[in-house]
Amino acid sequence: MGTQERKAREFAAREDLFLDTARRLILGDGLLSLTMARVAAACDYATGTLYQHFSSKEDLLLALSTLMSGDRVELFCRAAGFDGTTRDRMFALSVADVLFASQCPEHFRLAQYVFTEAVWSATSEARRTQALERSQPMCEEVRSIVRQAVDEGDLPDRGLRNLDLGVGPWTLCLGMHTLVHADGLLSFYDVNRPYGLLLQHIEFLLNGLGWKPLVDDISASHVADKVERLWRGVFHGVCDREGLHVLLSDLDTNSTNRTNRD
Amino acid sequence: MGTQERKAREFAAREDLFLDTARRLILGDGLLSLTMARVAAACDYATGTLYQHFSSKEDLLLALSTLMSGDRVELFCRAAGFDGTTRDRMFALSVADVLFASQCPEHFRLAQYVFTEAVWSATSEARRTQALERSQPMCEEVRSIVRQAVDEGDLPDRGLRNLDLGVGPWTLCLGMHTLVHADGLLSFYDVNRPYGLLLQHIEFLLNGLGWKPLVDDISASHVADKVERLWRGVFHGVCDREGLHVLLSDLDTNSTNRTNRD
DNA sequence: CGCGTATTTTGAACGGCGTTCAATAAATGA
DNA sequence: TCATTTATTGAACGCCGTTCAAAATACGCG
Repeated sequence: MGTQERKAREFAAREDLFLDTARRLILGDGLLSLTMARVAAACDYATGTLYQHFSSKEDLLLALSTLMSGDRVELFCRAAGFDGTTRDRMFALSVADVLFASQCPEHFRLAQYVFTEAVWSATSEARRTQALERSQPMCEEVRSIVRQAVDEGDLPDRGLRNLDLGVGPWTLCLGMHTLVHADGLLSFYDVNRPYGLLLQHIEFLLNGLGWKPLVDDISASHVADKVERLWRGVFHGVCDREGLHVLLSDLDTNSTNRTNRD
Repeated sequence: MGTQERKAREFAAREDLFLDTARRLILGDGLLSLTMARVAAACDYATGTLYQHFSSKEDLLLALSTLMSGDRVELFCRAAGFDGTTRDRMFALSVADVLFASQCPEHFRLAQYVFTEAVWSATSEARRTQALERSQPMCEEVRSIVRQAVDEGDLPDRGLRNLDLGVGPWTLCLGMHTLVHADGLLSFYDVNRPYGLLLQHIEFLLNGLGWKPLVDDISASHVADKVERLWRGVFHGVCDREGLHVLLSDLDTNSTNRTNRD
């Protein structure tokens, strides 16, 4: 039955239209002023039609978050394909995360909001499993890199499973994103180059895991060098060189003369 | 003028009443069904009176989150006072965090929600600075432990400032809390004892930082032993021994027979 | 104590939003 | 062509955060 297929295609296309429009509206006026009526109106549909696709406003937001994370997955997979040691590739995943966060900050804000219990619990089961399934490839990359590292003897498994070893860098990244997006918090505590620090701590953690080859000098410039290599290897074309490095540098111009160590 | 002081006291007392009531209502019916009208009614005040204290509903939620984090700060300071090496004390901070998260899960849910941009931006400047200032003691504990460790030669500073070194464990904890509270996510990925893993990764990270004394065998049982000592040293009286250990153990009963390493 | 003024409290009213559903329109197929 | 199913519409509903004019209370002073 060709008509059914066509209908399904049209339905999917309309859903994409709704989501794209919602994204545009959020980018323009912020998450706060997004309303179901506005989304529908901007697409020349009635409000009720939205509910053919999304069980609630929260459901739409989760769908949008999932859609936007597609780019993230892509960047992740690209990073995982870096031609280097397993340790380099694991490091590259964190850089991909940082890069994506800077290129698409609204995604993290949205995701943070959506993963809140108040919002999450108002979404449909179908959307939730969809969200989890779409993120699975990232998880598989982590697993596969860890597996290879253990197999090749570069990483002692200590009786831990593959993802259990990969969950450290994952939580480091996630935590730092959360801090960065909590407006005013890091500046209050005078922490000035969060993502540079993040990558240094990733290296510390990888060293602590005994992930070979160990790095002797984990300095800001070491991280910058490594990021430079990664840019040449996988991230050119996705972002410009300066942009990536500015991310890691100190935002506080007075910091060069800083004397107190607190 | 004594009356002014009395008035201020009464005003503060009423604010506490509002916040306590809001907390009670949230515990009973969840964050979703909390309304300003219900809070006011439960205290036998008119809705408008609430707005003498809080500029918006979000403002109230932030105030509540700040209030609840008082216990967290207390637990943190207690942990920091552990009689052990600087490394032990740093580790103890993470355990305090885990402990608090388990004793007061609604705090983390609330905090996560409040730190969302959509909510945060609807709070008053005064509340935001209050929130940051109240959390300062925790930050000071971290700084002071790191400072002492560096001074005593147990931790190479690598040109990093005190809090820059402490931000790693901080983000690890924060990230893991976020994962734990994203309902269904960890079970989907089959990560079964998040907090046990967190503490292992804290040890990995501290090793990677070169924080002496280094730990050779970072196993689940090593962590359990360390937690046991901490419980005897500082956390008895705040929680029961079993509760603390159950937190770190595997929640999936089938895991003992697990064969695949993914 | 009494009275005028300042302050606080009240809760109905307002506006906006998410969601629903009876009415309407479009599509389908015999 | 027309009956029937399916999809769309948008006004209506209920709920909620917020406001503000009116009522109540507290205060200062003679």
